[in-house]
Amino acid sequence: MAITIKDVAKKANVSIATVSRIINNKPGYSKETEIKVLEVIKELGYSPNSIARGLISKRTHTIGVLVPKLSSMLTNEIIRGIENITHQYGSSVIVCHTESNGQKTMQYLQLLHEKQVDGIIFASTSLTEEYYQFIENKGIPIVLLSTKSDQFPVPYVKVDDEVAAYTATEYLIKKGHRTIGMLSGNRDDRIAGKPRVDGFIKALKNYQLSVNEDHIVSFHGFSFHDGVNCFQQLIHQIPDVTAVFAASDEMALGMISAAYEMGIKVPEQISVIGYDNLSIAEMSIPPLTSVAQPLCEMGEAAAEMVFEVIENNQKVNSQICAHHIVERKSVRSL
Amino acid sequence: MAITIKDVAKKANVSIATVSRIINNKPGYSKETEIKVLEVIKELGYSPNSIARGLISKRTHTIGVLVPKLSSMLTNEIIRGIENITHQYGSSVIVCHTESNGQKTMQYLQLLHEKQVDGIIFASTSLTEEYYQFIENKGIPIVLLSTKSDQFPVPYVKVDDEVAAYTATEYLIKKGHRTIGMLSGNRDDRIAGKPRVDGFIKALKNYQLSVNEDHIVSFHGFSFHDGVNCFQQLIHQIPDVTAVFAASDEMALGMISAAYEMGIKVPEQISVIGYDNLSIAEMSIPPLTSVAQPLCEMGEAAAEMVFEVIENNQKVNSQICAHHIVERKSVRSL
DNA sequence: ATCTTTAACGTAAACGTTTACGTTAAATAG
DNA sequence: CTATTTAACGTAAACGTTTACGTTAAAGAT
Repeated sequence: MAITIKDVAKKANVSIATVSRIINNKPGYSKETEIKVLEVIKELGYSPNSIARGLISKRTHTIGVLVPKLSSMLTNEIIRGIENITHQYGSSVIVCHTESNGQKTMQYLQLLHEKQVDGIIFASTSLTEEYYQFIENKGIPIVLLSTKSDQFPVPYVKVDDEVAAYTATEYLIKKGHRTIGMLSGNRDDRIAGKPRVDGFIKALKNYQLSVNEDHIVSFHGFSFHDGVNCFQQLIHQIPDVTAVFAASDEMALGMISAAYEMGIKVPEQISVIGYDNLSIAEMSIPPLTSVAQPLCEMGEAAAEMVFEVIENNQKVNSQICAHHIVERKSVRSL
Repeated sequence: MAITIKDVAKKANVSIATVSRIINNKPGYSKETEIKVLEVIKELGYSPNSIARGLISKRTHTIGVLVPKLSSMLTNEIIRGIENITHQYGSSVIVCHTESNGQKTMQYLQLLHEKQVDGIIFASTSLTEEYYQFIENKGIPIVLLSTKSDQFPVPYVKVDDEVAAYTATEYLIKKGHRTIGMLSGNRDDRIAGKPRVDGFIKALKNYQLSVNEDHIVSFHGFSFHDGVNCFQQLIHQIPDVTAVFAASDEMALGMISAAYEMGIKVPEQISVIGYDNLSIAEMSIPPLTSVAQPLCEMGEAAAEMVFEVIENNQKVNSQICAHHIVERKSVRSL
């Protein structure tokens, strides 16, 4: 059925070893047999079976990416970056949407191991002891993306969320705002929750502005609907708020919609800065000012890192990526 | 290093054949050796190497998905559907972003073949002769998603874009609109371009409304920016337009933004219906009425179909999926 | 008591490669 | 002209499985 190296060898009147040497250009054959064999290969349309190759080389040229339930735009950017580099290295990626489900995550880890992936990129999820032990035990190279571990020595690439939140809040302060609220999403989230709240509080305290629990409203998630709900609560708790920092662009959009419904003008009456700089940020009315993570570049960096440890088998340093604020029109100066 | 079936066999004092039989539960062993072996497996943390398995079974339990450069939200939904089913079948998916680049597409096809994927889902791209010949030649099961081929007998799942466009236009007409424009994106696009224009024209003609080239403005793509550009041109060509059909939600959002800039109220002064029903449709101001494709379900259907042909090795029927209009607030009745 | 069946294994080939090692003949050295 | 090197191969083992086939001993049939 499928054409194997044997077929090529037979038709070219050489041994399979010679064919192998030629397609891998290792020394050991004459120019004329080379062209002969290459001719046969073209003629038969032969291409090597990477499964068989993988069995002996112990490299599958495949890496696994685990992503939780995130905004599709976020994951897409990250994966695009990863795929860019992966493709450059002649490898491909198996994407696993864990849906933030621990059981599913373990299933996928098991599957990736059985498929003998060369490495794993673990995105935006806390690395539990169970995950770590498994991966460590199997000896699979791994790098964390948009998350990090305090307990385990695993390299990561992420932005400093606390600092980014601080910057965003400071931006509002420097625009003259004094009563600032935050839509924090899920505060228990160890990545997008707590650090951003901490940065927010730190900024306000540093500028001697008042901040208490009324200024921060949280909910289950970071979605559009969470944004409208949280904003309704916020405006009720501190009616004189003039600016808000939303922990995600989707929440920011939710807030803008809610404000619109309530007849509150953005940015005339209330300003808002988002987080993520998704493509929708520029599509909103008004266009949304947002703190941007270099998602695609981060994906690329993470991929570079796994390949670094795969190919050179050496430890690699973590990376803190720079964030920046993309100014659009949702914040006005007082 | 890694634990193989041999290690298990040795430690359990049985042959590798017996271990193999047990993990695949084929008959030929006693209850007691079974528990013994299972014990050893647990103790060593053994799990079978699917590469070795694949070599002999000719199944890799992997399918490849080729997607072009699309709105991230579109691809995400599609892939989510595909992954749902794939995971159910104990398989995984290799996602290949072709960036709508023919050369890259061929590279990926080659790669997928070398990796011996069990099947391929080919999304939203015209199946060229080159692609088809390759896949046909290698004998890889394939199904088309959101596209179809007139020349080649390849099963597909898609919505009927022309009918959907007709429905959308008819919707506007039934709301009382008489001067209707279209933002068509790239008219040469065989999937999202021509059929939607055709449906648009057909609806207008059917209702004896005027339609000529001025009513349709096209551009390179289907993006937000294309939407603003096209709308500016449209309003210039037919200033008395009261409703527009946009070939994508992103274009519709672009149009809304452009209208906002020009001081034209949506839907008070001009109505708009989009296409795709992305998550952003409900986030816009006003929330966007849009024609919805059941993207996730389509992904699932396509996946079911490949597995059907993979496992039962039989021909499978194409599927036309139902679209529907999601009414929100961007269209008003006249 | 002998023959046949069958349960419970083990042996070895096969899957499609890569690669260490062996072999041959020609080329080079002396 | 003989000895040594080397280019150009071929042979066969190995990677980790599955599976067809062979073997053994116990159970059942006669």
